[in-house]
Amino acid sequence: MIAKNKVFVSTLIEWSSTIIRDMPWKGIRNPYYIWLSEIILQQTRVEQGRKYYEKFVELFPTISHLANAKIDTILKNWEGLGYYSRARNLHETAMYITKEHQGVFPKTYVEILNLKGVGKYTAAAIASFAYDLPYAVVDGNVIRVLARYFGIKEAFDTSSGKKTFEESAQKLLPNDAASKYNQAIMDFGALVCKPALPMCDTCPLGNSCYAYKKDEVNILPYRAKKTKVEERFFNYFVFTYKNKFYVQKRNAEFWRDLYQFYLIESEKLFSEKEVAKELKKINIHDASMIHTKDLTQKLSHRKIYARFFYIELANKPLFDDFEEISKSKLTNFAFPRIINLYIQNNF
DNA sequence: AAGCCGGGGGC
DNA sequence: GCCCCAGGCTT
Repeated sequence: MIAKNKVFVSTLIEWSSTIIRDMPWKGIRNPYYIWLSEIILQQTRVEQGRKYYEKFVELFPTISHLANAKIDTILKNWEGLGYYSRARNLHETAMYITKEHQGVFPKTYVEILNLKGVGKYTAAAIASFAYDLPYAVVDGNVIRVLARYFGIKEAFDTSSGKKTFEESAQKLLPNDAASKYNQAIMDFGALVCKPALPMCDTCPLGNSCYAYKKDEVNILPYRAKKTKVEERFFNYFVFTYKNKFYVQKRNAEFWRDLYQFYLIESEKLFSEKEVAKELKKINIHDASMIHTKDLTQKLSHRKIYARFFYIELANKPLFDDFEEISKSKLTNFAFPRIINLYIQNNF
């Protein structure tokens, strides 16, 4: 087993010197930029995160730039990336480090792990890439490579399964090459040992890979749970009066702190008659329906059915907690993807 | 331990 | 349609 481990590690490190996977944060030692990149990349493909990383480095070149920014500015630049609590935690942690640590990024694994929005993976990534500390990363790539190569059949999405993979990864880590090895195994998972259609024919680990020999590549790694999808029905009332629009900061379980139009959620999408009833309830009597538009969006565990009612008002509405803005100002606000799609196609 | 948090891309 | 992605937080 020790011999197999050594072959595994040395083969990966050797393989990594033969490939090119260019990423703007690769090889950087500045912990601020590494942290930024790792938060952006949580549950996010490298190709999706790349533009956001470049934008954030440009807009917030130091941690104090980020700390001094407004949360709405950060969210606007995070718009479209998803998991918006990452942006809030990023801001809070930037403020914390600026104030409590004089702007100096923590240098130990435990301190890094204690930062908001930083879990075991991200702490290991920062500790190894910035300081070459011997902590093994365990992300989706690592889980897949280890499960297949060593034939680990425990489900990874349970607490004991996570522990198994973490212990295995830590045991394999060469303490004198933490950064290089962590980078190598993730690159390998992304380029060779891919989730679908892995490149087993040309894989440098092929002749010692458990899954390849047993023909179990397509069933490893094991997952225990399936996510179930819940349907939700959102009726957006897009009120307009004298060329002004009304948006509100959302305070709900998801898309929190993004903006939205007047929203009523229901069991199924409203008909125009039901809209008229709702307008009466909020004391709007002189209104004309200009158009309605349906859109859907799939989230990880939800399907959103949205119907946009564009409603022209004869009188100025009296809303609490809404901002009155002109059409050209809409682009200053961070919206969920489905609202941006609506705006782009109908305004 | 289980459930929740977005959006995009591959097949 | 379903799965996965440089995961973490809350309950």
